[in-house]
Amino acid sequence: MDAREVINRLKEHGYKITPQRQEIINVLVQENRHITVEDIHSKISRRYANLSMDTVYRNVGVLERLNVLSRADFGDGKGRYKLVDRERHRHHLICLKCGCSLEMDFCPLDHIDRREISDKNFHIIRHNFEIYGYCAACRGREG
Amino acid sequence: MDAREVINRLKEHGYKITPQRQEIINVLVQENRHITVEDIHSKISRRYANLSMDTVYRNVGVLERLNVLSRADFGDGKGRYKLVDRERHRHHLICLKCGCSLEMDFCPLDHIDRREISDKNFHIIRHNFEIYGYCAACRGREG
DNA sequence: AAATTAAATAGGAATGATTCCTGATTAGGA
DNA sequence: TCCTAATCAGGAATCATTCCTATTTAATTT
Repeated sequence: MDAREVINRLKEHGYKITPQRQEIINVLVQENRHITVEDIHSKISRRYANLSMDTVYRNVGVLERLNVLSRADFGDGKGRYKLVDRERHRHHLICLKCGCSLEMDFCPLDHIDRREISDKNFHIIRHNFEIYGYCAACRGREG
Repeated sequence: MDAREVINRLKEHGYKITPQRQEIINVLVQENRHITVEDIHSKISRRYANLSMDTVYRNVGVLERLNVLSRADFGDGKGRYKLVDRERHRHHLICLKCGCSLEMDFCPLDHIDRREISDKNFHIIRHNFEIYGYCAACRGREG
């Protein structure tokens, strides 16, 4: 997903396009991996002083609600965000060291026997699937 | 997993069995669903005053490191814990309302095309897969 | 282009989960 | 029973996130 698409999505839903919002989107587009709110804030702060964390949080929240941003939990208490891919939702191989993420074509819901769920009369709202480990570049220096 | 098994695991690893630890384990066994540290603490506090939150956190951490406890994120910033099952690891359907969890037999790693991962030279350490939604009992009162 | 206004912002305070610190207590082995 | 490392309680500290409020601004209307 590129910046233009994200901005269009915001406009469609009546959100204003502020410079801060654009900067945040730019960082997300450029990084294209799961990054923290802190990461976003510090990258922008280098050239754009006076950006409040609240603004980043607020915008990350907006983008998440518009389904252009997906959240992953590394288990350290910080949310990490990455723009979703264009076509369909994707799951990721996420590197515990550098934070890069590799897309998979695989979605478990395409493979699960639906009877597992319908038999239990369960109403699915959402699902998580992430694989964590070390990417090719980070293997070998895991210790 | 029952209380005895958990305690054996602790002993094997040289941990002492304190009354606080036993109470925490009892609650986890009795509830057998994903519950917060706060939940554990308040349940025990009713009959056992002066239990510090830190003690619950510390013990949850110990049990998690021993792989007898699994953590799930509902996305509200609180960790939720549940004893793992005996046989093999399981994934769950987790109710966003009551927190109950239903086991699935399905594990995505059994179905994924391994080439998706080996082609990328990725070293898997762990994975998450949870389905969130509403259980049979909670459907209908979702709003 | 100026006026208007709901939305968005900065900054700082507040919250809430989790961790850290310290001195006191205790489980379990000797 | 004694000893000691492990564990604990309580409270302070930390850290991510949210809330509050006065100010600014994007985008629409005149």
